[in-house]
Amino acid sequence: MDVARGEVLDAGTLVACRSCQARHGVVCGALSSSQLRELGRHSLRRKVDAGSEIIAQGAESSFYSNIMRGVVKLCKVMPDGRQQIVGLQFAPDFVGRPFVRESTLSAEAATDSEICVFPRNLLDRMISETPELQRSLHDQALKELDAAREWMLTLGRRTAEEKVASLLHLIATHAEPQTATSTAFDLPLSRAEIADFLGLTIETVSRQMTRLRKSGVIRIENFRHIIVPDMDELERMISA
Amino acid sequence: MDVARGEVLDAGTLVACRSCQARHGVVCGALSSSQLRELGRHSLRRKVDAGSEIIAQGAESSFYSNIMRGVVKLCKVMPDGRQQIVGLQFAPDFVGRPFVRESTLSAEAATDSEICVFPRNLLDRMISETPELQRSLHDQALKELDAAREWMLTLGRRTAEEKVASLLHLIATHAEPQTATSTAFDLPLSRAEIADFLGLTIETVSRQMTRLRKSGVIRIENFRHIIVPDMDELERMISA
DNA sequence: CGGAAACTTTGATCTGGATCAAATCGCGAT
DNA sequence: ATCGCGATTTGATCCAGATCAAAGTTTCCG
Repeated sequence: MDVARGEVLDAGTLVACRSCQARHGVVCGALSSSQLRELGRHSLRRKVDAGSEIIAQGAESSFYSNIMRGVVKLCKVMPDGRQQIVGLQFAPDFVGRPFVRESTLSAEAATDSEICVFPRNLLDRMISETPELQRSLHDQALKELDAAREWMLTLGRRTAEEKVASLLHLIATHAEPQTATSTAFDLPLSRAEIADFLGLTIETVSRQMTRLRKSGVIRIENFRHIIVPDMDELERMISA
Repeated sequence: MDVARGEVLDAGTLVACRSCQARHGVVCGALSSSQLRELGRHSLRRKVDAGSEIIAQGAESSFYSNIMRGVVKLCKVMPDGRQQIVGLQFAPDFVGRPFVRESTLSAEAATDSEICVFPRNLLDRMISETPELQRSLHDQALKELDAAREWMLTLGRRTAEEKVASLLHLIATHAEPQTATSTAFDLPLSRAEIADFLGLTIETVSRQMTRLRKSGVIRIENFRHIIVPDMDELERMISA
């Protein structure tokens, strides 16, 4: 990965970490203050534009990262170009695959994002020295596993309409500037990306979105901005 | 879970563990000999017939298990009965969801199996006391996560024929009594279970199996027994 | 053995979502 | 503003896989 040196903030001290989105996240929340200081000294904050790759499928990466801001999609692509998004990660998640050098998937910023990059070697050492960190990363892995299996049910057994409703529900519950009953949010994914997450085509996604709009389950403003007047209604559509 | 006391073997000593399939598995391979002895004292070997449940979806379980023999399927079922298999586990895998009491999926023996059951409390304590064990379970979780994501690609983007070929490849590479070139194995799943793993119907699975048979990629004896004359050929069908 | 239930295959038809093909929208650049 | 291009929607048609239906197979039990 190419790290933009010019974008280093004052990471040499705790100052940069103190106000950090990921300070109490999976990685940094499990470190002692001296470890945090050491990790901070070797970290680089980096801006990542929507669409640019953080880790390439099949490549070896010597970096891990924390997501500070934005949404990162995890993709698998087949030699013939077919493609499947296999996970979304939100701040302050950790991105990387401990214990294995080569990535079997790519990680790409879905929205303009900011990540905090640090060397694999350093974190690997900290993991082996810090049971609390191991435990914390184990816990994130298990949560991702639960999410992946839930999505397998969606991919294998839900209809197109249920799939789209499931996606909206997923985003709504993770990107959540919500009031008591109604919820509004910006989709971090284009229609094409939604299709790749749901195992559908763009056209089917679009049709199901308008179906949901016409039946009053959602309101759509500007393609990306969605309002869910009644979350229970949306949940009923998923029949989970 | 209801543990059949009558089927306890001589688990009070290392004797029972010494010849155990799972002795060097994820859990027991990471324990000190005194821990192994303690776990052994509180373990019960249990036979589980094909089709019977080990953990129920939505239930709290106070047990974990190791698979000694057989294949266990992890299922999710929807209120209306639609069902998806989200993972297969083979001996000597560990079965259970650390850190969370209630299971979001069911675990069921796919074949006649034997498992080694031990109390959640005890293992949870050992996990927190034994970084090596934490690491080992973390590692299994990450492998399951990789497998789940690989399967998401299969569910979302592969054709019915590719799906069936993927399943055969999965079984072949895990159940492996294989010679240099050709591989033979018994399917641990019925056609209905294969359908639930692949997000297809029984009929489509059956048709694709006969297609693969007619094209010479596989030979089928007795429904359950499959021979793959040329594994590379099978891999080519998956286009992965 | 025989007979029935369960599982699997095969056939006929239907349909949800894919594919092909235009519009239409929105947004950045001129 | 207006142009132009990519993203999205909408429409028409097609087809892979579902559904409906029936005929083998296998197993298991009396």
